[in-house]
Amino acid sequence: MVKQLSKHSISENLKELLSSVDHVQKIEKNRFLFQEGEDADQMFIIQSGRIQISKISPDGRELSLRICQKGDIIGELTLFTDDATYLLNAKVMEDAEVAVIKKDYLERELLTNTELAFEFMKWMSEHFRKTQTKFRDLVLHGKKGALYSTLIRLTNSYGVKRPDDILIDIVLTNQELANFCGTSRESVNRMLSDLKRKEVLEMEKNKIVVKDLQYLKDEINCENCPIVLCSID
Amino acid sequence: MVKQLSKHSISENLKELLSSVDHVQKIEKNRFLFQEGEDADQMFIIQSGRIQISKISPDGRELSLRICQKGDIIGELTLFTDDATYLLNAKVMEDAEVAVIKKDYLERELLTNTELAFEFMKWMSEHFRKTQTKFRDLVLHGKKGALYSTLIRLTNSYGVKRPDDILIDIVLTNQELANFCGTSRESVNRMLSDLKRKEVLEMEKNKIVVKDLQYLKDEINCENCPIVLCSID
DNA sequence: GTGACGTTGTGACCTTTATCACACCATTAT
DNA sequence: ATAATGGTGTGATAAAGGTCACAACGTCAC
Repeated sequence: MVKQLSKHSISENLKELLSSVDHVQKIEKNRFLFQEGEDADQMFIIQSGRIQISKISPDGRELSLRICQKGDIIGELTLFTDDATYLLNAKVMEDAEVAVIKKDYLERELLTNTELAFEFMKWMSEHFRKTQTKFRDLVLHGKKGALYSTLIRLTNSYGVKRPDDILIDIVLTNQELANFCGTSRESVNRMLSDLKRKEVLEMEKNKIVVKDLQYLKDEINCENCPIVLCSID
Repeated sequence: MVKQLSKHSISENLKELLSSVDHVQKIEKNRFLFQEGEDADQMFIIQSGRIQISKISPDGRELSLRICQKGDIIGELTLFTDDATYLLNAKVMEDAEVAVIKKDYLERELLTNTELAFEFMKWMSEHFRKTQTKFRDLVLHGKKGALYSTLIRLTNSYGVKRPDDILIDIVLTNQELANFCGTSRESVNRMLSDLKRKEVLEMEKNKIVVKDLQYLKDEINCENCPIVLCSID
């Protein structure tokens, strides 16, 4: 009865090839796996736990981009660039274990292992498309669109399908949601209240339950793009 | 005295390897090289002319993402994905010639030519970072931030340095600028008027001249990221 | 030249969103 | 049990941005 909706499309092949190497690192809640400005010489594959990727602007505002879990690849943005530092922060939301891949090791590996390179390019390509669609939703449909898009993505990535609704199985504060939308806590709160009044959502033990996903999709002209593109990870 | 500021960082190597194959296609102003929904089985390298990449939402609003010229690669978003259709539109702004690379040919090439694959991954990686920074500017600093960011990027990609200022050597209507910012023509017009009043900009023969680039950068907390990341192409 | 067309500039008005302020829970520590 | 903490819910108000309307200006075709 309880089933994860999300399906990760990146071939197991890639994960295995990458996971087999280097070491595994444990890191606990609220710590940063990496931060902006640090030397970007590692990539990570999450084994357990949850990690949030975000950008913090000089004036203290935070823009969250992804919430990642088992199987997701992070720290990838700076590959193949020499002077690279991380542009983003990776904050641990739940105690995590990550497989560490050194950048130079990976680059060597990619040069010699054609299949790996192919899988990797495929993954990059897909990840890029994901970012592109997120971009559009956030810019084109105002703050409401940003929130609805975020909710839909959360549903696809962390939704647990139940007979009459979908439980987003992750606890997020209004402020955290606001960070995904580039808006304020109060605005998110008001928009959520509104959605509850319209019976589109309800809360259950601090988690969001989506009762009418179609409503959210209709409001932002969702084109029903492949689920793999419409996710938060 | 007149000099392009922009430096394209993708290795000539990559361009040569790709340009050497398949055929060259001419296409005239206002036509589409490709449109959303079409089968995405080709990639292009621009030889001459200018092409704009944008997303059109069902309700008719347009979000522009890039303006590309000689040397830029477009149509790349759907590589390695089987069921892929283009997510974006490529509209010709000035009569153009493009080198056409068939997707399956490219994929075969990438599998056998390690060096090409490496260059290609490097390019993807960089392009991804570019999109990411654009994203942040547009979402985090309101419409004004979106416009300022767009102007800075235009300056980096199409700016011609002169003794006392920088000429953005491309004619754009207020509406076209608005499409880059996800805002309205009127808002752009007002913001531009404001910048003229502040002597940050001036117009010259329908083109924008930037007199005080630092003002724009300061307003959006520009971190002086590498120019290669902060461009419109 | 004249009209058609596309663009710019701007005022008026309205909607959306941000900000401030504060009451109201829960939960946890003492 | 009480206080401290961190989150939620909501009103009041202000700022930002969108929409409508229309005048003014160039350029081009004829």
